[in-house]
Amino acid sequence: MTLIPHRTVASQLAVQLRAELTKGTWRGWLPSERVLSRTLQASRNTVRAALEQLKADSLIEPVRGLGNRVVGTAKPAIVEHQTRTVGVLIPEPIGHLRPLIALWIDELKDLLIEEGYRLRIHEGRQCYQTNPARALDRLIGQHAHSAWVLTLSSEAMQRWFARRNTPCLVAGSTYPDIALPHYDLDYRAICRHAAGVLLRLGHRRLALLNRESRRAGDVDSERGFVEGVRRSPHRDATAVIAYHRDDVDSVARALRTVLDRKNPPTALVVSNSYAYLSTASVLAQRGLRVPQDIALISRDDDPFLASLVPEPARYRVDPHSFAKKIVGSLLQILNRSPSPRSSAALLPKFAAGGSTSAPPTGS
Amino acid sequence: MTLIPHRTVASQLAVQLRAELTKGTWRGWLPSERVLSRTLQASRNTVRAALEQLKADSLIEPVRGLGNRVVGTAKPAIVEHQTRTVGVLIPEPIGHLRPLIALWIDELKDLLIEEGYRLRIHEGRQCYQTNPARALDRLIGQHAHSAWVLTLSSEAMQRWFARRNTPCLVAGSTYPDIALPHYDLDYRAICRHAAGVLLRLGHRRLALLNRESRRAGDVDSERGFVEGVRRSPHRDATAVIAYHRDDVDSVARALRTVLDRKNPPTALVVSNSYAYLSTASVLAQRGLRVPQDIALISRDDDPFLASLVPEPARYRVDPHSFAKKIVGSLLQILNRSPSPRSSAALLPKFAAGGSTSAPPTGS
DNA sequence: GTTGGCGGTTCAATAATCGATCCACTACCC
DNA sequence: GGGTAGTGGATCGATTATTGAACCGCCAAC
Repeated sequence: MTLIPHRTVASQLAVQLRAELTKGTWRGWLPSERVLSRTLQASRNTVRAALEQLKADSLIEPVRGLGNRVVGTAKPAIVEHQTRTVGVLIPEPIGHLRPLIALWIDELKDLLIEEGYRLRIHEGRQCYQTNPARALDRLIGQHAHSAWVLTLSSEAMQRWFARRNTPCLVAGSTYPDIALPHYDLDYRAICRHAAGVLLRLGHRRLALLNRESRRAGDVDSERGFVEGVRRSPHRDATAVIAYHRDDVDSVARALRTVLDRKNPPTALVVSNSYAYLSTASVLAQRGLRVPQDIALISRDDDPFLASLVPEPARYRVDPHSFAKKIVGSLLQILNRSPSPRSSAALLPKFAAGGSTSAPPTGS
Repeated sequence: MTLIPHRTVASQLAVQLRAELTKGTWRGWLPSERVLSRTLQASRNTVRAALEQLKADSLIEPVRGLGNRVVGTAKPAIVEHQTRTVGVLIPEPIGHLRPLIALWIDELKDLLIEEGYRLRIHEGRQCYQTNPARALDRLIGQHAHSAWVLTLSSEAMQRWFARRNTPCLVAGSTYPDIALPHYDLDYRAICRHAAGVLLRLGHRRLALLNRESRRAGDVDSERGFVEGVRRSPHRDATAVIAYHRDDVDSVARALRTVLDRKNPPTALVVSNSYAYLSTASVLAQRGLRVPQDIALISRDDDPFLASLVPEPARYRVDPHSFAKKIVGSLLQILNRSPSPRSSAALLPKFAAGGSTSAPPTGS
């Protein structure tokens, strides 16, 4: 039968993959070779050697540029729900996400293991583009998780999941008319509060640095910020909003356009802690001091902010409690509890730092 | 999932032999190694590696000139079924550790789960104090892990573990006369290289910001840095070293003492990415620009450094490959593999950033 | 004593595996 | 239509596991 040596890693993988195939784990397409090599803990070369054996058995058919198609026995097996895994969707490698996000995902992993679930992390850039249907179809088809957790999700993604009945939880805010269970910080309240803090200190020209392709949380932030300024008793207060993408240059550019205005703002709210770093260092390059020349507030928290001088005023979040809330909502979904309305918002505590003070006199 | 610890042939054979032993196939003596090698279709060396594992579990006892005696039919199921957990010791809540450390611990957790182990994180501040014996006694007594991973470990901790025979792996450097398996970056080479880079750029007055209560890696760093300056062809080059603790104020103080010297350095090597943040922001407060007025190099890497302007020159590490190395050494310890020499050092790649340039003229 | 079988050790050659980097192709976004 | 990002296909050198074959000292039996 097998002329191939039985003890090589490649052959072991082939056996394993054959089992998964007959079990019907993957329908349509196999995960990409690069993903398999990660999940199976083997190099792509070895995975390819294993796939070669499956190909010889006509179980799969590789298609250039597309993937490995499952060709054999399409078992109409009823869904195996015993998988007991949960998928979490992230847009970037976890190392590039903000540490706080990595932390609560980590906690989530631990908590789910206690509950008997494994958390699988899927880095799917394609799923975050304007039309993610195909990528999502493929991803969800390839991985039969009991539920999905969406982080940093786009509107299109949320709509896709809302249409299908795939069990999912949005770790973040949902867009207005999308009825998905979700859990997030209350960014609207946060930014309204931030505007209030700055106005009370005497600032009148405020600015918000926000993400360009805006997620629901960013939209909420902007609304809250504008509300905070509009509804203040100070009729002369103005709010400017500048948009940036996720790269450093883009943040620097957005910041410069704001600073180069005729009447530059004396206080900034930055919606992202990485952007806060970029902002602070660009200000330093321009010779502007925080908070004497300009006040800063960070909407997001992250541990590294504590190492800055002066320490940024920000809204602090405990990743542990956040993860616990998430896992609570998730278990409701997994157990199909009667109440599908597991949505809530958390209002974190404001930590005043040295990065805010009264505006410079004469401004 | 994967029942085989380390997909090597030797480990597969060990599993097979263990099964035969519990089945009672052989009473008294095992077949000779040469016979086994023939029947199992593996070389004698490989068979011997498998037998080594059985010996470590006290299932067999080799006798020179006679053979391998079956010694204890004590159900290995119990041995195998023992907790199967690994403890990792950290000094602070994981959220306060640097993101890169959290990342590789996270990867380590995943890799170990794949191998059938659970990783338990123990935050033991007491274990990092000058006399950790009591705290360690208690901790190790309370948790019967198969092995321990020590991060950011102190000399006293290492000595304690070296005295006891608790299986442990130092994720970091060991102190000179301590013989524990360890894995770390080669800080000595890193700092020697950093000094060389700055000297080549034309700097002559260099400084290193280092931790006050120095871990082995910090000691190595200092040695490498001094070496790099001493052994340079530039006789007029000088190296200053300033010490700080982990808090922001302490870093700021150390930095100020260096800057207030009669001939302040024109280039700084900072040994910690949090300290880099503090340093950069204190320099900004004093109106010093990077790199025009002072050049900076970060010894440690962390993802958030990429958001700074200018981007810090630093030594980049991939948390995934670091975790893989750690788990490799760890499995050697866990399986009691024949090679106890699992010590190595990794030399990360230098990423030149915008934070270095030639010194200001006339300095 | 001599002999032959045993485990213990070393060694170089071979094979498997890894990691990294190309390529050509497809699909999709802009 | 061009750019980008993902796919399988292919190749490279470096590393590692495995092999096969020596040699050693030890043991018991002839």
